[in-house]
Amino acid sequence: MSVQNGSQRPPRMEDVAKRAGVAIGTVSHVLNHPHKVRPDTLERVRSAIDELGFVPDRRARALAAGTSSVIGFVVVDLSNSFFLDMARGAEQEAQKHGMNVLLANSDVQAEKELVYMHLFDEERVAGILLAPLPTNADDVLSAGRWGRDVVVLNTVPGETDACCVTANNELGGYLAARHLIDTGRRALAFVGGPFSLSPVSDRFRGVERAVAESNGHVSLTTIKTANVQEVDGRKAGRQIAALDPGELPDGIVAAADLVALGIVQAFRTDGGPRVPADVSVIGYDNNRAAWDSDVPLSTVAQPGEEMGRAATRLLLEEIRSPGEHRHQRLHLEPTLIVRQSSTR
Amino acid sequence: MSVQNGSQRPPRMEDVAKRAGVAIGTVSHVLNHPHKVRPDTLERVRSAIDELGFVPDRRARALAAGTSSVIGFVVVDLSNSFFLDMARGAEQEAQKHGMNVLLANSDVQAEKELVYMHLFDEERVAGILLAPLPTNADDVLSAGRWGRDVVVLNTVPGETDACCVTANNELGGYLAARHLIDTGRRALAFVGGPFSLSPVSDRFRGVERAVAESNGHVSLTTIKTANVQEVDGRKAGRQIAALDPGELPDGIVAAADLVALGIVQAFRTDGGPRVPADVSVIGYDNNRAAWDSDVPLSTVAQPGEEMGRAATRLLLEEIRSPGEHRHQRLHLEPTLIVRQSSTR
DNA sequence: CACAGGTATTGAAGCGCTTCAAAAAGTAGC
DNA sequence: GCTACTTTTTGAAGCGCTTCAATACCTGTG
Repeated sequence: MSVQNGSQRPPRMEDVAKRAGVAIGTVSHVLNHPHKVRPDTLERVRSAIDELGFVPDRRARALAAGTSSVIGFVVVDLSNSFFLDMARGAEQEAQKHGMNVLLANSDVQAEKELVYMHLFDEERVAGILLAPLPTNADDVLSAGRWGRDVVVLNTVPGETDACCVTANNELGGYLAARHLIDTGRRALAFVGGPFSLSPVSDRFRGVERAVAESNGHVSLTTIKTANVQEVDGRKAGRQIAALDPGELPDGIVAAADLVALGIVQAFRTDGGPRVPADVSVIGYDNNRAAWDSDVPLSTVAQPGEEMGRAATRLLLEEIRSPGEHRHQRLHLEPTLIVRQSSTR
Repeated sequence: MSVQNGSQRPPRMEDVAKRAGVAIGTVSHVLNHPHKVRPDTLERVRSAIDELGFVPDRRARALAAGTSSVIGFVVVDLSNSFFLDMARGAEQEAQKHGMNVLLANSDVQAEKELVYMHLFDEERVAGILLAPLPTNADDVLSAGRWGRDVVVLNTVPGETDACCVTANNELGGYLAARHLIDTGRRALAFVGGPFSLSPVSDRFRGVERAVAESNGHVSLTTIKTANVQEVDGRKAGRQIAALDPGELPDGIVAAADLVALGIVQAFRTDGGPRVPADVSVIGYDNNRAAWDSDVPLSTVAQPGEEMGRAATRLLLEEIRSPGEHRHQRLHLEPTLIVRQSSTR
């Protein structure tokens, strides 16, 4: 069991074969097609493996067999739980198929993204999942043509042909606004920014659509923020609290939970409208901080795990039938989660 | 540049050699010891590599050379930024030495921890960094004796002999309390829990030590919470706010930033003491949410990146000089960060 | 111009495994 | 006991690279 290693080097298949009194090919069969080996031989080889503490060398296996069982996942920002959810989903799906997922954190650096893509390529992983810097997707994909199958998450590659899986932010915005309208709100405000971030502008478009559907019965104002952190929300909250009573919105869609949290906090501190009595507030992301905040926050949950699973399914399909595989663009739907902040 | 792949298979060194009109060994030299190759040959081979889009196979290289340039990092919980910091640090240090770090998220599951340790072992990575389930460290390390060098982070392995790098939580608690005392606070309260978590109880011990040093001039009360989330903090905050004015603490050490945030919020909402005028509050972790919260929170920053770097240094040293390496136990120091919540 | 002492290049052996055609061992039927 | 199969086992070839001893190619000298 334990590797005593009387000799220096770790045991190889040859050692196992010798000890079990079989040929090297038989040991290989025990590892890969145990059902083709006679039970007593199987037993003998397995004991030998245990006794020697033999650990097969994956590099050699992969090299000889021309296959790999690891999937590489290059993640733009692991500190964002959305991406970590994707990783979880990917792993679940991979595991079902006997594969493993290894993560590389590119940490929002284009350069590291390239380094890791190259690393996985050289490692001849079975396939690569890539959640890229949005600005960078095509560069990464085209640079070198990698040779490995790649599925892109959270970004639609422009020119390059590849499967991709994205979240429908427009729909998320729509769902959020729709929910407020359905519960009787008529003066909506959207808070978020910068609009150059496509998730933000997509969510805004969804809100617009919901408002447009109301045929003029619902108004919409926009409050742009520099970013989507709590501090931005607080600032916007103070701004809103300072409005003339007649101009106060009665429903606020924030581009992110942190922003919503900031708004609620500002209202409370600076004597703004009460949540949810005077105004409903809904965020986006289903941030952990949102579900046990003081006033539990309604929100739109991103389909992170789902995206990871879907991407992995696509990747495996592509790997397995390179011939007939047609690239797909999946657009997954977020989920509305209603909590106290929008329940009057 | 791009892989046209007239033939099916990706180009190998042999193809490059043929195209450049050199022997296969020369191509290898170009990759590994370019200075030993005549400039014109170098140039010729490099063009051939580019033209064919040759990407060397790391598995084969590693197998032949008997070395690897990847370090595996098995992380117990990537959603905790402390561990992500370690990963960042590890990567920085690894990069300096031409190595790469691949992450595996065990997601607080003992089983997955084992799976990934085994995976890295079979992959014959150069070494393994392990931030384990605290309860599980020895099992993982002993099961199989892995054969690879392992450095443990954030946990001290019991029986098993290995390097480890931990954070000094006791000191962190001491620094926090000391800071409050130094700024004139005399009635301290520690808020946190559960005490079965060694980081919590260690921090508490540090607070006790600082108080003890004051020779009775400082009092300490303890408010136990179920967990270290914001909601726990809010609950504790309300509890404190409800105390008789004479019993109010004037300095609060929270076991985590989220707890501190909850306390501050509760005070504000429920008309508790003002922060920092009436009471100083200090948290722990240097959580992002803490540094741009409404009242910027003083805190104790964990040496996450530092731990990752140190662990990687130890690992590389162990890999490089297996003979003379002596296992070490590093205990790194946290840093006090003073912001508004403790500045009166 | 031949020769010693570099410097470059060569290619066969081997890293630890999988595969696959061929050989050996079983099994059944008569 | 022999034939005709079927199931197991065998081991050489090869996966794509690094290495290293051997060879070829350069200088610069005497």
